[in-house]
Amino acid sequence: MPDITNSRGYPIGAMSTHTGVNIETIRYYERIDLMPKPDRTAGGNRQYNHDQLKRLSFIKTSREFGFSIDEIRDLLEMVDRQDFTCGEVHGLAIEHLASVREKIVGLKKLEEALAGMASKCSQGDVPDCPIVETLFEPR
Amino acid sequence: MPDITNSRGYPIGAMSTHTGVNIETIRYYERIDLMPKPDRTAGGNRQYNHDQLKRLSFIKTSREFGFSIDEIRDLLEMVDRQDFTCGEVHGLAIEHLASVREKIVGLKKLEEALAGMASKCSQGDVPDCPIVETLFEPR
DNA sequence: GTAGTCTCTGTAGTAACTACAGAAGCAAGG
DNA sequence: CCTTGCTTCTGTAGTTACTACAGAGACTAC
Repeated sequence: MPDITNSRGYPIGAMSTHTGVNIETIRYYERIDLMPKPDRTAGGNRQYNHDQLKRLSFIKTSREFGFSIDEIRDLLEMVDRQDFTCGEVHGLAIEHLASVREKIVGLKKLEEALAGMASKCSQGDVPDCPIVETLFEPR
Repeated sequence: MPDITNSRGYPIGAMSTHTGVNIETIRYYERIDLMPKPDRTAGGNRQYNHDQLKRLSFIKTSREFGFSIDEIRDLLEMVDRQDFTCGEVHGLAIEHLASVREKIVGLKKLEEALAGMASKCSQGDVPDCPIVETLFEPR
């Protein structure tokens, strides 16, 4: 007779190759309750279904968009309960976008300062460096 | 007779206010051997000298420039041994600058993607959101 | 002497994973 | 059926750069 318990499941390695999420990370997501506990084979290996694959894709994509685990948790909860509106999700995305823009501004300032500092340096053999001097100055 | 052992030292709180580095962080820097173990008062409180204040300023400024603790450790070792050249330091700074620029590029791509995603959203009351759909898609 | 502030040590928590060790499962070939 | 070799298992500890306590003792000013 056919094996009912074991058909149609993805082992963790397949989940990893399909989504690009590292195996250890998948188990980590389970530990922190971001991914549900999957079925197990008779021997105890994880067997995922297609919904779980989609969920992991969602997490991966969201992470690539720079959402934090907690933000993703919120999004997934809304999705799970089906109680979200487009406006709400938009709000979260815009908020996140603002923080990304802030980071860019900060890094650009940093870039300028670093470039300015480096340009003052003669790059010579002398142990007398304006960069080191800059770094020793307070503020 | 005057007190020799205890004169002219900064307690940790003064170090903190002078440099803007949090007290707990100063102790942390000592634990990881980025800052030297300072003298102590008879009662066991830390007493820093002016060189140590300058060193902490260096660390703070370098952190603000985005250098990692390990990079700062390298810089400080060179400074401590006086065996660095302007060219070497310049090299480290340029390397760091390159990584900052990479981060900026990555964040800009992210910004674009997020903005694109958000612009597709009607922001309406419907529980049918293109953002959520985007996030569920692989890649 | 005492009130109020500062500092002490040591440990544990944060974010988001990553990296083992040592054992056991599983699939294919002989 | 058995072996070979890859995959997966659990559990713990490490990473980065701090931050946050608790409970006790030091220091300063009145």
